[in-house]
Amino acid sequence: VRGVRLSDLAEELGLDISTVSRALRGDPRVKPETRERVASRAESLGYMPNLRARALAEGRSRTVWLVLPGFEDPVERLPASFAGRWFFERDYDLLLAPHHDDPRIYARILGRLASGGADGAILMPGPSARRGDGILAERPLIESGFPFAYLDRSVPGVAAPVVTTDNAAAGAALAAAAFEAAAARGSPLALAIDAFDPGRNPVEAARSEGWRAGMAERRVPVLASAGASGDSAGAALASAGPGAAIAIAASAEATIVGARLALPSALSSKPAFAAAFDEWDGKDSAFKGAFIAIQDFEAMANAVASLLAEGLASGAPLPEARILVPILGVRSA
Amino acid sequence: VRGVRLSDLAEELGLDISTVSRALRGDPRVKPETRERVASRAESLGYMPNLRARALAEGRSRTVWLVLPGFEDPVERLPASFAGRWFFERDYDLLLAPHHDDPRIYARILGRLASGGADGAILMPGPSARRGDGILAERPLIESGFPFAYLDRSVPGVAAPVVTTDNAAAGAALAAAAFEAAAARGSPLALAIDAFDPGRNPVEAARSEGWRAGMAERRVPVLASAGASGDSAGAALASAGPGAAIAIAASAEATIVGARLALPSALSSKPAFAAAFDEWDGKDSAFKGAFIAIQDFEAMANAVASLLAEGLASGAPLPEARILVPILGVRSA
DNA sequence: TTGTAGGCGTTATCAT
DNA sequence: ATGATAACGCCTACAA
Repeated sequence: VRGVRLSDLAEELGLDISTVSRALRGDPRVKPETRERVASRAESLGYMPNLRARALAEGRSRTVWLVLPGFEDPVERLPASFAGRWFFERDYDLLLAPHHDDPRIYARILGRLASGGADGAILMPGPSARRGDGILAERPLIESGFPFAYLDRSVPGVAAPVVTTDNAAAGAALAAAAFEAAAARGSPLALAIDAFDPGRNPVEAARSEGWRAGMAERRVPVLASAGASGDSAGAALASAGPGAAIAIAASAEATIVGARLALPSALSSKPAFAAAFDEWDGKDSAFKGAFIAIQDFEAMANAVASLLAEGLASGAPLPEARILVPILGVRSA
Repeated sequence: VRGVRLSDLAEELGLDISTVSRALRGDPRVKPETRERVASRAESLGYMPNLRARALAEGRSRTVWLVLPGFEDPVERLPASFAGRWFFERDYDLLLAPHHDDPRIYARILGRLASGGADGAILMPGPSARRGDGILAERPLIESGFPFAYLDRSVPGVAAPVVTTDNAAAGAALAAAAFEAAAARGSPLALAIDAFDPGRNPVEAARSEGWRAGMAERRVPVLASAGASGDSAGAALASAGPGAAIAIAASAEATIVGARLALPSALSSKPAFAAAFDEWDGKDSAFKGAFIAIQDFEAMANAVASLLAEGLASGAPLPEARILVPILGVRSA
């Protein structure tokens, strides 16, 4: 199954292999006539360049990998699509390498990268890679100066650019939206529940922080989901009117519903507002209203992609920047 | 950013490059002692093989691409995961190349493949690639004898193995389940609606066929979704008892709901059963029951993967087989 | 057990 | 405008 090579073409045409090479890649130094001759013969023989040889000779493959956990979450699927198109327009191939949060797979993918599997990479490590236990899978990349950037999450201690949603601002925006809607509907917020999981990753932490800050600014007491037991919550509600409502925030709908169910009944029976990210189905919930922060996946994808591409073009090491992308807005449902 | 090469190691150790090469790849001909020496020096220098050079020399890259439309559907996400693990275990890399059903992207991906981007590929063409208008993107693959197999769908006229769910059997199984449940609940089926879209692709066609055959076997009249107008449907229902029910089948829930709404009111007000594939949410529907055919994505993934891997190992052209994978079963909801 | 040398298919740097 | 030739880094008969 050996294909047609440059040398085959050269022989057929009575030209030197180097001339053929130049002709095919549009080098202005070849006579238009020969260029034409070469092109048509190449076409008729079905010549296809050998990318492996080209990559070896050029030292690059015009290929970028996006290393991600899987495709469950919108933040995993959508940036992948946008970035894919972005690179396609610029004549790069973006390939996806899912690691399923399996440290062995993650490590092997990064090893392949360091060995020249691609010119650059966008990394979305899973929880296990970020725990910092065991060895750092990123080491081979770092040591070889391989160009990569993190998207949405990052591994603490690794000096590489990170592109994330401005999650703190998003949390605050949700707080503002929930607060105002509750007031407008005659059931002002007496208590906010923070059902984010700050220990899990920086994304959760920033959202939690923003939500709490936004509520604090409006003098609404905030309790962690786990700590919402009788006394403190009771006090907050006692000082509120009979129509007082609560607001629960978390990244995903399921978490919010679960947190509400886990509340003491004095709380779970109160009118409630929900604040979530990206998706809200609302099918099995009885909330007075829901507010959904919509992440700008296209902007995120464009940001990492251009950051990385610039590094590839210039050959300079990527700046250790932290880029915060604003959300598109808060949708209400 | 140039890395350590075999020749660097060889020089350091006072050995020949070929000995180092053999040592690192565990060739039994090297003295255990030197093997050890080489290994430790390679480790300390942080040697990583250059995959581009290796790929060129060996004529293969131990890399397979899965070319798919995107990640909306379970049939796109799940086989990708399973196949990824399958190849990982066998020391192959499975990379995903989404084409978003854009013919230009699809064609370029296949071009890259034919140029040696990977050793083999699993293809899930989108609707536009299967329409057969314009040029056949698969041509470069076919002409170069590149090993590839289709998953779930295929392009008519291309001689390559295809792995699909046994959709006709699945359609029949759904018919059986719906028929029996309806009878058991005292509202026997008087009419079945076929809301599949046979013209769209072979998958839809096979499901439609199975559903119709299953219903025909049980003497239940079947109407196409579009053609369920007054007269014929009325006749079918007139001869049935007052508690008679209808059953609507399609691939996705949304299609079923839409088809029901489009029915003449004499029909849409009847008690209805639903038959779908893979997912059933049931949130905004008022069906008496739903039956969901669960595809065996793991078996599908394993089937294509092993088919392809065998071809890669043997070097023989892939057999033009059509492999039908049974569904896992019918779930009721 | 180790060394030698040619090849994998292109690109790029020289000359001519 | 074209040709010769050396990289690119690794693999692998074949020789020693």
